Amino acid sequence: MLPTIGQQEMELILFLSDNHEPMTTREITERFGEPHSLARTTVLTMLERLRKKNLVTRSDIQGIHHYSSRLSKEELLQGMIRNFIQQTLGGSVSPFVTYLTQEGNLNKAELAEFKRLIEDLDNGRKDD
Amino acid sequence: MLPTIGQQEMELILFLSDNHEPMTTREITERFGEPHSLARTTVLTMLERLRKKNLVTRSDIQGIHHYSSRLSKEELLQGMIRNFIQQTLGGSVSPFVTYLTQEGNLNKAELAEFKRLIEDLDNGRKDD
DNA sequence: CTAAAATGATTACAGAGGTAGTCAAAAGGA
DNA sequence: TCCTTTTGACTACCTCTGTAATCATTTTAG
Repeated sequence: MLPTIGQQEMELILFLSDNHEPMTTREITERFGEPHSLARTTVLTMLERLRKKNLVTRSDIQGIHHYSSRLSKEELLQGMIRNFIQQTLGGSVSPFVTYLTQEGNLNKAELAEFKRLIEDLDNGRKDD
Repeated sequence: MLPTIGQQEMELILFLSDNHEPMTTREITERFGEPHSLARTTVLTMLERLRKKNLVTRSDIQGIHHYSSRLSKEELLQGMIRNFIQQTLGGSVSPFVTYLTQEGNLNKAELAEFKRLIEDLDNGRKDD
């Protein structure tokens, strides 16, 4: 299970994980902090908190900190979805299915994507 | 958009919404508070916070408060899913599809449910 | 080398949420 | 009617998150 993190922390680590390479505080401040109107020290604080939660690692290169996410964006998203389903939906994906059936929640492309994936799943599935 | 609520508040309002009828503080304390090892006043505090957020209403019947959820459980779940998709997945359901394709995240029954629903959706759909 | 800029650690503070104690008012019983 | 229970309002306190200022240290440009 992922540790609990706030909305802003989440956005930060998703940003980080989406930019692979370890980034310096400066880069993170410029590319994430400024667009979000966050002071440099705010970004620093968040990075340190994420580090305490073991979601972010830091390395010193020539005395400069470089931060990177321990998990890939995919892994993070999957973990968050898993948490959400557990905590909010009580472990069942059914409410989600219902959500998708509501008019307007799925566009044509997404519906097609779903169909394709369901079929693939169905075929590739081992009996269980 | 639903207001933000905490985990415990969420469980409480889902419990409430699942029990339709307006409930007295006493009932809520006995049927929700005690099983969750929460003091009576804790339940009260949560109810008042939910009321401030306009998620719960209160009526006085013979001087006794009766609380009920403004939204049905279905509406609540749908709203939470909508929030989650917006806030965490950036509005796209794709990561969710990916999640479902991961081995072990869907059992046979759920897969079947999905297939059925996707088909229904596909047929009943108006062109857009 | 010295002043300015960059970097980082520490501390702070407010709001939300989890949890509950205290106190007062109301209702019930003896 | 007087004491006990019930009910409810209010206050409190801690942690987490969002946000940032302050201060120290290091680096860099003149």
